[in-house]
Amino acid sequence: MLMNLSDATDLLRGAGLRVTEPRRAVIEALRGLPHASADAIHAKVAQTLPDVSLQTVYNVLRDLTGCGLTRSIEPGDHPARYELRVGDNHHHLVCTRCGAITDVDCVIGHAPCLTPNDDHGFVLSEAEVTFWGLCTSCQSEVATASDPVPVTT
Amino acid sequence: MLMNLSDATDLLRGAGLRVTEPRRAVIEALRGLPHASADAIHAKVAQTLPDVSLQTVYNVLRDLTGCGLTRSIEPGDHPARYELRVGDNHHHLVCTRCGAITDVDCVIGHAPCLTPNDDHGFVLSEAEVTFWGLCTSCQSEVATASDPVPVTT
DNA sequence: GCCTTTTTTTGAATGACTCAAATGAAAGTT
DNA sequence: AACTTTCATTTGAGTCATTCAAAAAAAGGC
Repeated sequence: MLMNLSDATDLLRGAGLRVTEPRRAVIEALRGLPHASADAIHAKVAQTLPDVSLQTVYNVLRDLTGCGLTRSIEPGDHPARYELRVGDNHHHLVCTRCGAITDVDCVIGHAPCLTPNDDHGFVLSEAEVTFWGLCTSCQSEVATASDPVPVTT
Repeated sequence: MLMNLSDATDLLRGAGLRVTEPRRAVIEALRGLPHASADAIHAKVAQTLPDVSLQTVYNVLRDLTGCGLTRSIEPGDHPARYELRVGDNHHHLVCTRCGAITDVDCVIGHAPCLTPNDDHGFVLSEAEVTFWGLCTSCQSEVATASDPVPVTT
């Protein structure tokens, strides 16, 4: 009997966590929303389990992140996002305008993929690289909103 | 008559901002506390100007950052820090335990010092690199707190 | 199926930060 | 130097993401 390790139940078992409906639902939600906030996850989970509270989503995310099943991203002053993609060393592209997040593969390698010239005595664990920019849809919204294309030439 | 451009007054004038006591005091505070939170800046400013409110410190930091005299750093779930060092492309070393911040010079060059393989259509403005680790004092505190040095020889 | 441990719920609290109206100070104008 | 306009500061309340805590409910070993 093969165990489907991509199944939420098995992921939880494997991590030594109790299998509960809210936890499975949060994991499933993250499969469809790869960089979702607690709020967005809550909304998604509510589609199938309408009684799960936002507090529970926070609890679940804390537990999942604590045992390494998920990872939290905290970009600038945007609310925290969560992702299932863990273990590989990848980075993020964040839109300065709408906060949309996209994964970018690490050019260098595994963590810490970069090291400073002088570590000032710190014991380094990770190098986090965040690329800031304007996503495609914000580019067009900004363009139409203010200037209807400069007419140089 | 040489203008001392490192003087807070001249910095403000040069940026087209009105020169006020709170603004000068915030800039001076940041000279002594190169990665201070709004709270820490407020405490420092209060030593000379006890009536300046925390709200004013937030206002001043918003204005200074808005015109490029300061820059804000928002590491993970720590409160925002502010720094006077702007213009050069440097990065930060943040202690995962106490939140202490140290500057590290950029190994690569000016912004965006790195570029992803695939920019997903984003118009990139900056690559922010944050090194996470344990600072020296947290290392010793952690050591003394739990295990008094493993005696493996 | 029972019992202990862990989760979930509910409701309140926190911390960092922002908003808004009223007062006060800067600096250009005469 | 006084006037005036514009911008800054104060005060007090509000917001948002997140956490705390106590009580009720469910999970999984026996």
